Amino acid sequence: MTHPSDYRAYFFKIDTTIKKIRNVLQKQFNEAGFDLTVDQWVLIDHLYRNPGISQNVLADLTTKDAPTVTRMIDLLCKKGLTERRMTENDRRKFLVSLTPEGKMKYHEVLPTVVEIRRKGWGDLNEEDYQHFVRIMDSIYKNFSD
Amino acid sequence: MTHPSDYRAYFFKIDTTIKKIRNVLQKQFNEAGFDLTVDQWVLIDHLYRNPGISQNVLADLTTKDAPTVTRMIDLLCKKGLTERRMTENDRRKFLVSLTPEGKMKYHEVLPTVVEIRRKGWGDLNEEDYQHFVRIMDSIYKNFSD
DNA sequence: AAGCAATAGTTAGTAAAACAACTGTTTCAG
DNA sequence: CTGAAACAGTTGTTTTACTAACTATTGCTT
Repeated sequence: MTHPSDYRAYFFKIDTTIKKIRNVLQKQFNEAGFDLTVDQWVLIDHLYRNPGISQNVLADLTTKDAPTVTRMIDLLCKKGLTERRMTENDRRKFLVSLTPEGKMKYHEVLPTVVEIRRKGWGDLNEEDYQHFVRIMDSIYKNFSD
Repeated sequence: MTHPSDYRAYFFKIDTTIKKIRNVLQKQFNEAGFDLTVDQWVLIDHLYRNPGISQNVLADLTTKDAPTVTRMIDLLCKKGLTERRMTENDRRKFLVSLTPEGKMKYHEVLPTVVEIRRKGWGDLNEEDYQHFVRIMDSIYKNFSD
């Protein structure tokens, strides 16, 4: 048998696991009073590492689509955490980056996130990680053809 | 080293993989003209296997919360695919089940879903599946404590 | 240089997700 | 039996997701 008997299971496993992680993260954020959603955090994380990228690139990095990114950046700008700057060479594009408050927010939230990542991975080891990556990448690739 | 060097990776891997699966499913649904979202399909799948369950149980099975299920059932009822029946012993509860049209929809959609599950799992084998389940369950459990 | 396709971003509409606050019903304890 | 707690479901609000349709800009092609 090359396939698990119940094909439904892998979709549900992935789905419930990611929901669990998101729920735990969000609850920690709320308790800590960070005033951020998990998706907003992910955006901030990417912006910290890649300051001045366009919204399109940001959409790619987060696997979100353009309208979603537009609205999320709108929100983050309203919160004073990000800013859009015009480019000189291409007037269609914005360069998005964190404001000083945005960077402060990043440093404020990061330790909590790191701790939660650590907790989630628990006692799983490097070998597990390699299995994990291989299987996930394989599923992803199977769907990309 | 008991932990992967980049803890960010496992969250992103899971997140992008489930999004990919959902996207592929949704596109197939749209192309086939099923007029269903992936989440609606999941609900229908559970209702086919467990006819006459309450909305609460449905929420548990799908790891959604009660208001979300209320609204989704509203939608599916409007489409004529599900129905609510009152119970005699407990007037708080509804028994939710598929209408004949709902059951037809299930049989209409199932072959496509089965084919996509198969495609996604590809050449991964039973051993991979056991690794997969063990790692996912472990992450889930680590977050449940 | 003019016309057209491609690109960056926005707007609008619907679906879903989480939380809080609420109605109505049942259960159970005093 | 009565009042409080627990339970099932609904409503309201905010955020995210996807699609489609749209504006504005850029680049290519002929």
